[in-house]
Amino acid sequence: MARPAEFDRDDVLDKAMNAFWEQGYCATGVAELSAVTRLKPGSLYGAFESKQKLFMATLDRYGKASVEWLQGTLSSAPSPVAGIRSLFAAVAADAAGTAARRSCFLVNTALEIARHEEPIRDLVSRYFREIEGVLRRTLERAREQGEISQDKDPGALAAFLILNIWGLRVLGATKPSHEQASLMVTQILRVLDGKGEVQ
Amino acid sequence: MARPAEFDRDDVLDKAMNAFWEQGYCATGVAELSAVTRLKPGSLYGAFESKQKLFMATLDRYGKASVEWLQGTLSSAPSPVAGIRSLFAAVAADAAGTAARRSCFLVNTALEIARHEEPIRDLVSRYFREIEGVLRRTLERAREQGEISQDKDPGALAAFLILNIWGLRVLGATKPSHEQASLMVTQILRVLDGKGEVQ
DNA sequence: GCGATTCTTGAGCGATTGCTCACAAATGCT
DNA sequence: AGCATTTGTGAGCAATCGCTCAAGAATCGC
Repeated sequence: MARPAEFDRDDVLDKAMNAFWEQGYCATGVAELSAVTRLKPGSLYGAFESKQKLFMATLDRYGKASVEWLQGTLSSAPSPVAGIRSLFAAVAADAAGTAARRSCFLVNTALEIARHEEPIRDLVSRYFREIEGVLRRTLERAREQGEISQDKDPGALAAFLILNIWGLRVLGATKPSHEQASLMVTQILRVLDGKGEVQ
Repeated sequence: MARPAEFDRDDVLDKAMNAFWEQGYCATGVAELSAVTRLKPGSLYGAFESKQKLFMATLDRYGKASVEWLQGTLSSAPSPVAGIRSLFAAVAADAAGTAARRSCFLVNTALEIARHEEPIRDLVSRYFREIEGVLRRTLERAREQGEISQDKDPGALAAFLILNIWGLRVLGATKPSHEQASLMVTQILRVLDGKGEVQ
């Protein structure tokens, strides 16, 4: 009953997400969102209630995709630690990439608006926790398989790793060289080596 | 010759800095800057040329103050490593603070606009490098005094430490508990312990 | 005191902000 | 076909955006 929408919701979300990701929440106006999505303001506000709701929908989609990408990267690796190594290699490559220096949409949002908008902070925190959980379970598997020392704490290690991913995202905003970024990763991942007296 | 300005430049910069720091560059309008500084737009634009120039002046002031605070904290400590420990304790306390969750002005700026505005990125990078340099020299002193193992690399360690400070700043945006933040610090600073096979 | 110079003030510039709404178009149900 | 319902359209809302400028006020050297 009634006229069906002509646009694909996920397609619109992807386009809006790119704009928000690239420029931030404040700097992206409704006029631009209307342009990139090819939806007039009226349609945009009919489908999503407000600029903030639209933003949260794109952020949610980004978070989902990030977790899926992470799980894919980890599960397609030959071993848990190998997966974590390729995850950090990817983050380092992204940080030093000459292409769009967009960093991570979740981290950008954490510092731009999550500090003031509680619902957005909750969304960001939820996905951070999810990612940390995936890392923790991967480290638990690594320990079970004897890939890391038995006396290491997967929970503490996971928290440490995500903290360093955040750090790499900030590093990425400063136009680091490829060497700089990958040197950092080498250093970070040393916590996985050796006996657990460290970590 | 001529009428002297009635305002104190540093005082105005401090007030504008607080506004930018609290809310970000985009979210802070000229009207609000005019209100907090008690300078009419005309005076504001007479003294600082544009919103962006004013912003950069506040950021520069913040950077200077940060480096000075860092040097004060490190030099007033009983030893180099003790200084670094109290630095991280302060960052952790700030990240978990119930007060104004403003994070670090430099980090906020790095992710909000430094990605797109080259002069701002350069300014941010300069202060990041300065802070890293202070950390490196402190670690060199620590090594000379035998406070950390001889086979540790002060340069690599300093880069690692500032990366983790950035990580703590992002953590701060997610409303972490005091335990969570100080647990992270305990973990980070383990890299200072033991022989240098790790780091 | 006087002219020169600079600062402060208040109004207001055109453009853009997020958002709304009446209206036309397109569909499903009967 | 006719009706109810929903979508897309385009104009435009009040408010704010960053910014400018003429005019008045205050200080200087002389």
